[in-house]
Amino acid sequence: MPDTRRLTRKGQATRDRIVVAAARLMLEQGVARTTIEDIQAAAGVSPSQLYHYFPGKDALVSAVIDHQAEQALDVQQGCLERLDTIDSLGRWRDVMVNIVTEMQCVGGCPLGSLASDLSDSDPVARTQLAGAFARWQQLIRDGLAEMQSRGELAADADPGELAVAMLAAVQGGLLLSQVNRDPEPLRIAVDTMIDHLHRLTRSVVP
Amino acid sequence: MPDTRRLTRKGQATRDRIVVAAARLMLEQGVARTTIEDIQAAAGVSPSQLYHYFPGKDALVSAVIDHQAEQALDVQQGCLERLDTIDSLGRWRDVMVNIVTEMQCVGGCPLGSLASDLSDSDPVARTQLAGAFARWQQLIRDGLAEMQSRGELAADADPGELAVAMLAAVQGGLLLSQVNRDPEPLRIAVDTMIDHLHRLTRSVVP
DNA sequence: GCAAAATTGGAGTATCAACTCCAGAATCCG
DNA sequence: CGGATTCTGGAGTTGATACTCCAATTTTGC
Repeated sequence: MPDTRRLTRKGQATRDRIVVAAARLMLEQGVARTTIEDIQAAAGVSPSQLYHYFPGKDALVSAVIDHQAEQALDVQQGCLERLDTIDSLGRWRDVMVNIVTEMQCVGGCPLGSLASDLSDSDPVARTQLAGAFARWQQLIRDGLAEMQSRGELAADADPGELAVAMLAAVQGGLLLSQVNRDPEPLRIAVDTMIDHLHRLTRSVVP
Repeated sequence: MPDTRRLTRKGQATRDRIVVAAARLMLEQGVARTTIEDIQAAAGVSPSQLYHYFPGKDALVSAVIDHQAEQALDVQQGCLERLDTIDSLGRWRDVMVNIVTEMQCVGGCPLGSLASDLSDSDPVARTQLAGAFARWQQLIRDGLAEMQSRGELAADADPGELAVAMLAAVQGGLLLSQVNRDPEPLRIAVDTMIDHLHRLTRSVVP
């Protein structure tokens, strides 16, 4: 298990290739069903290379969680940086719907799938995932609080609770889209929450 | 693979014991991580007994899906039979929150976990699960339509879409509760949707 | 350029999981 | 009861999977 700082450029590339391949396979077929051999083949590496960078499957899973959390939060941050109007929420929804459409509804949420898969079998992974979800939730909460501070959201609304509900809508919507192979449930779930925010706004402003 | 009709009372009991044990283990640790041996031990049966009733693991998984779908819909039906007022929705939320609290947030939704686990690795299971979710959704939709027909819900609301959003809130809430080991996210997600319905009602009735 | 360190290839092992087989015991039905 | 059928126990087989080992090669820092 080499120190991350002391990695050759080539070594870093190999390590990255392994993580990316593992992330894709684990998203598509679940963690337990993804074998080390699958990952080796997909990344084009030999067993010794994989075990050179990771002590075992658990460590690799941990790296995959970090990777997916970073990916997911980057996508969010791109949209949520200015997630402070109803319109920007609409664009955020479009981005997510487009992504699942392109994936043909395979895999669901990169973080949600891992969470469902690992929460009850790997306590360490569960904590790691809970942290990632907390950051995501905070991102949404901040945007809503921003909206509230400028009067676009009712003053008595609770941004924290609304952020939880919104994140739940995204996760539940993604699950239903995955099982139905149809992006509509995700769209409907998020749209309904946006509509809710909209009504919270309008019912106080007038 | 004996005909279900030609099962001795004892045989039926053994078969049931296997399905129940498999369902519990698969909920707690996922399908792939649950070995036939685990199930044998939990049900107190020998390999030959298990393979006497099921051709293989796939068939057992299928039986588990049916079992969990029946269980879940029964719970729903108990509450949703008269899910036609805002108050009854509150009681429904209480029932679900109580269940996850008792389970200490382990496993999440019996159907949702299976869906996330199997949707992308077992097409047959995916279809089976999609059917179960469709029935669940219909149950919710019927209650909302009933409310609408008696004016407790805005006439221009779409019970079909609201049912999808509500089911997504339940699934997403359960996932967040599972990963955080805290029933609150479920409660918040469902409460927010109930609040939404409430506002849809009030904003038109006055 | 050269030694030290990092990286790679591939053959090999130990374990475990799914599934099989068959003989013996219990149960049903007349 | 008694024969046919259903049910049960346990040892054994096959294949796959996570992981190891070590020698050969490339890269790095001076």
